[in-house]
Amino acid sequence: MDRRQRKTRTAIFQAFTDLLEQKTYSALTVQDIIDAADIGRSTFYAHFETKDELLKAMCTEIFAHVFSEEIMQEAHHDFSDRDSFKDRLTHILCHLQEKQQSIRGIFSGECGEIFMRYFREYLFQVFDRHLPDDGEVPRAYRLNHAVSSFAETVRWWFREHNNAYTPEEVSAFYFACVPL
Amino acid sequence: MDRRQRKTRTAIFQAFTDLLEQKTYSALTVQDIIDAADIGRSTFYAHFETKDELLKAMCTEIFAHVFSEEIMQEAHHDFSDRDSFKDRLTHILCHLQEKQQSIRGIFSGECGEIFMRYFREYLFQVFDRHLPDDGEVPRAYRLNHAVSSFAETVRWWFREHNNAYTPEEVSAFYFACVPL
DNA sequence: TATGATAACAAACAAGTTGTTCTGTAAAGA
DNA sequence: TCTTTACAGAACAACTTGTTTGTTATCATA
Repeated sequence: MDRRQRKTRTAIFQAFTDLLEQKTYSALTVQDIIDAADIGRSTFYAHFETKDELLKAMCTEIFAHVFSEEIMQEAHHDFSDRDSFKDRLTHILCHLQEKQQSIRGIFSGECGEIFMRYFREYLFQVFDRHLPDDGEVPRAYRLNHAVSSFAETVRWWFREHNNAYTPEEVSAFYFACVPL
Repeated sequence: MDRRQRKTRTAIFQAFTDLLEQKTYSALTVQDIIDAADIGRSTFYAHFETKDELLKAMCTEIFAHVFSEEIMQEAHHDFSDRDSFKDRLTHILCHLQEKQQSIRGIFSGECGEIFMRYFREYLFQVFDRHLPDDGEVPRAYRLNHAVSSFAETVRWWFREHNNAYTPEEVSAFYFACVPL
């Protein structure tokens, strides 16, 4: 990728994350981003069609990092092992913690909802093939419950108690309330 | 309240819910609502300052209905009784089902997130004084988990399987996965 | 180093949205 | 009936969005 493109792209990302700590997503205009990134109007639209596309691109980039080992490990690990699954989730929490700076703004505003939606999509894939069969309650409900609970656990962790608990502790809380 | 005001207000609400089944919340303009409600521009702004205020007012009105008995019963019921708490939640599900028509549009779009946020606020109050103390896992986490799980249960119920399950069944699913 | 490709820029553009303000009209309520 | 008040309609400035144009700067590479 052209060095100029990279420079512009990161400038936009940086401006976007910075601004999200001051304004809400819907209150944020493309003009704001352009001004903060100090780029030309047409340049922005050469990179992203809309503000939503920008957010989507950011989420994709973040999750590519957060779930990178997930994707790598898929061929090697035994998913039916419960301890290894707990380790996987803890790993995801660690990666999220690393990206904490970039994520904080996205997470807190109303676009946290969009972030959560993407997050859940990834989690569904991770949880789907691990969830054991268990009569009585429909599988679709249990899958939704496990994924939602984990996603909300992360949101709670970041929002209220950012550095109060370690990934291992948070993971333990989750498994205490959602025994898989 | 003046009959004209009532008429206008309901016309706006109706137009709003109708339009939300066709467009997303952010794609929906005040002008769309004005046209659909067939009212003057200044009339809309005499009732609501912004589109967000309209959504907020709708949510408030819906929850006033959904939680009406909750508020009434507060003085009479014993909240520590687990069976009565299950009944309360089932009641809430019944009320939501009644309002299903008005809610469907709000629930599905991105403004479902705003709806969810208000919903969770009410639920926190309901759950807060029922949640038993239980060492190990922080109370704040368990409260968040119980509330989030219930809210997500409702979302799942409405989204994927609207009439596939009764309120009693859904309530049973919830208590099977989140034993209080 | 010279050169063709391409990304960035500034400026201007139309089209649409927002929220306000005005005047005249019609309906409500006492 | 008479006063009050909500509504309609129109016009308004300010802003946002997304596109287009011609120019300049930067890049990769021969």
